[in-house]
Amino acid sequence: MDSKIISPAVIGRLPRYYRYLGDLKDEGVERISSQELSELMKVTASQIRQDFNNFGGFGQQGYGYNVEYLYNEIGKLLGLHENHHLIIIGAGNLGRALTNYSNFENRGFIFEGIFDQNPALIGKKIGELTVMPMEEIESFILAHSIDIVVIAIPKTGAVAVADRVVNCGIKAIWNFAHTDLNVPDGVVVENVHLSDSLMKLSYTLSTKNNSVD
Amino acid sequence: MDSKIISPAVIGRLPRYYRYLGDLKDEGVERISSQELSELMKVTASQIRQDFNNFGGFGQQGYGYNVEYLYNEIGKLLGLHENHHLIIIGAGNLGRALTNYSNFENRGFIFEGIFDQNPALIGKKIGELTVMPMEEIESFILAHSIDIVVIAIPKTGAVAVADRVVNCGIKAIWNFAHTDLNVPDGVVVENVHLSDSLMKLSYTLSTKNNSVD
DNA sequence: TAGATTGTTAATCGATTAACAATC
DNA sequence: TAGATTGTTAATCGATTAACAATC
Repeated sequence: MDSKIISPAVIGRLPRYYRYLGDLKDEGVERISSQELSELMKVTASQIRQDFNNFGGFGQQGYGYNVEYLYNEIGKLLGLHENHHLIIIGAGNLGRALTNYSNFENRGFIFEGIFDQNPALIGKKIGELTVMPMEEIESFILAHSIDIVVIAIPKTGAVAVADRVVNCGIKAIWNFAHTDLNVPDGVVVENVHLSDSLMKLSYTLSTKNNSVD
Repeated sequence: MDSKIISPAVIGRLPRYYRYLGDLKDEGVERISSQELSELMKVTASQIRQDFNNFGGFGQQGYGYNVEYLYNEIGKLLGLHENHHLIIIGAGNLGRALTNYSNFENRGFIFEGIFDQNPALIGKKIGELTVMPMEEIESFILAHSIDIVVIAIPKTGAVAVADRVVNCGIKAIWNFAHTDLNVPDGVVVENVHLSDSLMKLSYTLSTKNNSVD
């Protein structure tokens, strides 16, 4: 019974605001105007004010925005004021890289477990975690109040695993498998398709080569 | 002397089209209509036809689109008909994961070298590659006709490294460092900000929890 | 109070969808 | 030829920018 719906475009910009405000805070900057922030971030001041106003008045006329307050408010919007408990499916290179990326933990994203299909990996330590067999996913999710599942396995198994965790009540999936997951309404999937990203880069590179003189 | 400018929204959708068409091709499907494809991909048929028409007539009235032809044409647009030569800066977990992600190589993205600052890593094998010292980046780029640089180091060093490779004539950077790179016009940066992606997921999860009853 | 800067409305721009004539 | 489906124009929708009144 909250919240009008915020456009995905606005939500997509929040993490970047959060990053810039964090840096400003660390530099000891106390207040900033939309004008100053717009020069720093290379977006329009108008967009900044519109974006923040979706959430209702973070600023003050004649003064601007208090950096620390704004930083904290955006953090709350992003759900960073509470801890999230994650598991990673897939202990391959990517799963391992994510596990060891401790930076997430500072923001309240805690990796609680990692799972793999490969018997040779079961029991192996990855950072603080021990690789568990896929059969234990369901019981682990329930026992540890997991709220986000990271899928870091090849696309062949991804859809089936997604179905399994959704059946356990999982409402958020961070998907690195190169396939679309078909989940029911109310479940959010955030895709990280690395090869799509690389292809976009390649597109622009090729086009540039062909069009410049 | 090519090409009107294609909107980023359209370019962003090309890799997904490419993926679906590749799957259809592998299944032996010969032709598809915008209507059928729209059901499969859950977008409007209108959008599909508009998108393809940016590049001028891939289809045929009364017939639809030839899957293999369309697949190849989009591949060409994405620059996948020619090989790209990449180096990775940073032999940490992420750099290692990317090196071993051989899937890219199938699409013509060839990792030619990997570099790190840490003396303990220099000389170590990562997949087929041997970690080299950062001092050798420039000479390696020139000697091996590198056209894409992957930045997989913490943000502290990222901006400086980007400047170095841009000075070597690099025109495309795939940036995993959690910072904005400030590059001159004509250089493309494709950012993969993993924590931004995770925060977006967290935003939606939190909002859902607060708004459902 | 005067100056600064937000919050918010109005204008513009771009992207998506709908409709249909062209054509295979 | 008739039916199907694209290519393309027009209509709608949404997002961004500009402008300015409200207010600290």
